[in-house]
Amino acid sequence: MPKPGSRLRLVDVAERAGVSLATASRALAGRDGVSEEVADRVRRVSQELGYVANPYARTLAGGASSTVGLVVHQVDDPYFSEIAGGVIQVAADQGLLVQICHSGRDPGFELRQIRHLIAQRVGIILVAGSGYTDPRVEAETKAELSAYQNLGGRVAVIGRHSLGADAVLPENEAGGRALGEHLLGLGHRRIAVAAGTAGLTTVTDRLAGVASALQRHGLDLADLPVVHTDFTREGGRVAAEQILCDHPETTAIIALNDAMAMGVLAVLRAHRISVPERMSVVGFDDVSVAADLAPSLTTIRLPMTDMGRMALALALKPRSTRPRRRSTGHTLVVRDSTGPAPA
Amino acid sequence: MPKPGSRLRLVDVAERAGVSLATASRALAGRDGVSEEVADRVRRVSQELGYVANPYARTLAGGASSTVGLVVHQVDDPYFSEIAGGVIQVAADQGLLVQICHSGRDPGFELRQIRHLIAQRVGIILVAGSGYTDPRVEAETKAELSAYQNLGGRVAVIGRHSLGADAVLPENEAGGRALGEHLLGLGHRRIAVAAGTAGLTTVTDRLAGVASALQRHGLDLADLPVVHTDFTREGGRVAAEQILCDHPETTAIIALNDAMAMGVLAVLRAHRISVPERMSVVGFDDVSVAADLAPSLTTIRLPMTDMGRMALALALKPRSTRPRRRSTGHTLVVRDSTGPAPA
DNA sequence: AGCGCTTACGAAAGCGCTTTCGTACTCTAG
DNA sequence: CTAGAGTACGAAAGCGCTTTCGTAAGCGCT
Repeated sequence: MPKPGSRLRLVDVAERAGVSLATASRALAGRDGVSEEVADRVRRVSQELGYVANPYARTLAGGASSTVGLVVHQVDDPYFSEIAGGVIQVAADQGLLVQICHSGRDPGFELRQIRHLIAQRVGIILVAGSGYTDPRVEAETKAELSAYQNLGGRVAVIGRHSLGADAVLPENEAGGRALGEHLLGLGHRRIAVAAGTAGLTTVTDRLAGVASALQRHGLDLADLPVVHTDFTREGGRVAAEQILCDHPETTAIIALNDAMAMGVLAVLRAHRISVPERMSVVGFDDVSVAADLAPSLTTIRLPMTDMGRMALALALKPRSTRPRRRSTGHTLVVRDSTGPAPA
Repeated sequence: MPKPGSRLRLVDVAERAGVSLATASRALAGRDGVSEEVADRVRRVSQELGYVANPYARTLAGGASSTVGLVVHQVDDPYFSEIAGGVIQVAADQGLLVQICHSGRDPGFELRQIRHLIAQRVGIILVAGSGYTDPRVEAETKAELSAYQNLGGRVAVIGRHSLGADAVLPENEAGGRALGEHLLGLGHRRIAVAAGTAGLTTVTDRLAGVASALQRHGLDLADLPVVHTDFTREGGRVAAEQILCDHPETTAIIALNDAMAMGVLAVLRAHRISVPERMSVVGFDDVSVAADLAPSLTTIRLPMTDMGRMALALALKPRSTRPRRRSTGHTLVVRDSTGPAPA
């Protein structure tokens, strides 16, 4: 709350440049109605003085709100912090502010966060993280975002389909299929899945991919143990314990994200089950530590940082009539946590 | 940039409550000069209507700016994202917005970010991450922050001493000492240090702790290999390669943060050097993955999330005459990456 | 009854910007 | 040489809020 007197205002710049407030504003905004010569002078003076517009005044006066709200499930999860990194990069380039909110994978809380952002008049809202399979939950969020968009707000989502907004879509199903194929190709048949929280579309989609790979080999996902626990490291631990206990014959575990895979690996280590000799493990996302685990983790690489960048880039374009969709691409990264099925 | 007409304004609330704009403002701000009865009525009406103040207008009008700027070296580094998590938690409780900036460990860029935040009129600035040993660099930043504080801005820093602001100080030296003692206690004498970028106070402090432990055992840090590389996983790799090459007799490597330790472990694994049998490794910070590495990492635990919380809490208190300091505490967490020195 | 003093409230002045509207000036056409 | 169109700019009206200032009412006191 620095005091007024001391700060540089647009009037000061205008005065120094010998033009009116209005002209200065136009010059800096790049609007026309100002001669190149004058505009140049204003810009130079503003540079020299180190003028930075007061975003509050600017927004209040009806200019575009220069802040983007980013809703993530959890900032201190590498998946999301890498996405946030991408968003912040682009935002910095554009002179935008990024405001980050946790949702804690609680749909109700997420909705509250979104409402809050809207009330705060942010100009852009980015929602990252899996959607919910419960249509009622999604409908409410969608309605809120649609109203916001109709009022001129811009929205882009990462990893959710049904929100009526531009979307960056990780190839969850294709990735799941690739993981399935990889393990089946290695001869694994007794495969278990450490799946994240039931009710998340990401989980559903990745699972569908796995199922389709199985099908091509004449297997059915329904016959395999699929354990739904939290989409976190701890969830991975719980799932692994349960799999080991109920299905000791398992030779490969598919964790539906890297966090869970880390939990799975920890449990296997504790049980002195060697990976990949006795058990193969795969993850999903390729967070940056995945390569440094021991054994290093076979996983599906998603370009998280790029996804963040893409999402903001989408939101910065003018709205199109129908929501745009960008697929992310994915790569199977084979490392040391997978090997041939034990004989 | 939702259009004006549609949004609920304070006037609307005031009208509905049958009071003037001024009274409504006072009532909601909890200022006195309003009877309890009227204040209550206004609050109730505002609740019913779901009124949320426009922060831009509020800030512009001279109210406290409700956003806190957080400057970190790198968002997608777990150390910082955990700190950010703590800050965001407290901020959410207080109805504050958090605005995150990368500095990329570039002091010049960091200074620019800080200037930007000040120009943006944020009410609180939090700077996380090591300071720089070069006094000129720090002086400039300090001057900027002091001016900001004199204008009424609040500042708190995490892990830097010399910025003339309230500070949360991780026990870098004590932690370094604890690591040194631990390894010396295990019989290690040929110890190497994978140190972060020279010029970071965090590196200097942790190193000093190690040195003091060595001294108590009659050793001198100057006689040991200390390799300065980036304070990242990649830096850890480079340092480890160099240590293995130049000092193959080494039995323990101290990495000055967990990221570096991960790089070190990766290299050791690649060289098939068993940890901890042939080489012990320690890290610093205890980021959440440290426990899940293989071998799990012996390290110093710092309560990052709490540190974020504490920093914001400090900044929320009224400024005291002299900067406050809070130490964080630290714990040596012994895991599987350290063992007795090979005979 | 008159004086000051406090309390509860309203009117109105900004905060720093964008934008509309109006004005002076230049240019081309008739 | 002037009418009409176009261009470059300034004056001023807000945006929605906080806060200062002014005023009317209520209180106790002499």
